[in-house]
Amino acid sequence: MQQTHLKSASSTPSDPIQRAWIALGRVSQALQLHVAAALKEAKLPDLQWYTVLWELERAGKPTRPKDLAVPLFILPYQLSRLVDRMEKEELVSRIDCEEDKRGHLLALTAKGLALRKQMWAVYAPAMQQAMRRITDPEALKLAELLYKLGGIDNPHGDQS
Amino acid sequence: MQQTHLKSASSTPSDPIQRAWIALGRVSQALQLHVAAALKEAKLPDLQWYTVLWELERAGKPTRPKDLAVPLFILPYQLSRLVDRMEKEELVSRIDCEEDKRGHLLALTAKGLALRKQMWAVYAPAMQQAMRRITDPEALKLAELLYKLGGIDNPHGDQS
DNA sequence: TGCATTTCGTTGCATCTGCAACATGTAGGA
DNA sequence: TCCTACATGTTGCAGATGCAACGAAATGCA
Repeated sequence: MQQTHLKSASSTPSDPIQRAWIALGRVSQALQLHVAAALKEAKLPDLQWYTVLWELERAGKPTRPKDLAVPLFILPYQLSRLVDRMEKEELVSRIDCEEDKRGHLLALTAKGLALRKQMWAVYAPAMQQAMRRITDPEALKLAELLYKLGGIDNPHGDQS
Repeated sequence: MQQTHLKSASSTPSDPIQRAWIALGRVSQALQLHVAAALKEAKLPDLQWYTVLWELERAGKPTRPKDLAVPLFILPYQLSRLVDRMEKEELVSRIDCEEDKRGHLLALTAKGLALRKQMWAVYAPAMQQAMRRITDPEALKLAELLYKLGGIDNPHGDQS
């Protein structure tokens, strides 16, 4: 039994870890669905479209696809097709890139900017409602634990 | 700070809420990808297949699709096609249901049971690695906050 | 009983996705 | 220069997905 103890102890997550894993999966899925449903209900596009529009707006200037793919956590070919669809709706446009003729720059159109704002008007209250069960201090604690879990630098990381 | 002045207070989530929302999305996505990659690397199926197999194993007896769809958080037509694929691999089988001739029961096959175990051998260490940055007490705190956020009864909910 | 309503699960179709292969351009030497 | 290696982004194809419409059985009720 000796060896078995060691082995299973090192390959099976502890109960608290498993509980947290399951909670993370279930809750994040449920909240994502809640917000996604609100957007669909308002006949607006996906959250992914929002993040592209927002990232471009935040950049404040035309941006290379490769520089967008990283923060968005998506693969190049996924972004390529996402941009195809968004360009068809004139939310974004591909413009030539002088420095590197292989690629191009993605520019936000006026229509894209307007849609981003329109989406936020639905997104914000939906997020608020999804998060209604926790208080602000709890939210801070949660964000702190999550960032630690993810090994991500906590933006605005207070003190601690 | 009382009413916090109307408009923005009621329609825009507070900063802590937004921070928690973003952290939740990013971290859960990253961890899911980590585990999904480990399974793919081992040429094993998706996590969704695992959850179906596990749910059937846990039930201990053939189960109606509708009773599976709820805990799995998926729509009937999604489950229908998922079962199509799994049945093709002989992991699960549809058997007649005497009480209700519309539906049927989903039964776990020996092959399905074996695969579930084989997947756990990869899933468990991948989960452990994904969660390596937090301690057990932190994991408990995290699970508690998440369940509160989700409004879900905390399974094994300690005290509090 | 007869008939409308609801529930359970599936399916046709259009769209979306993942993957590997691809075209095109850049960078670094010999 | 030429040649190889690499980076950037797109695409053909097979498979997966969402949605609305569907068939069939169960339920409710006049």
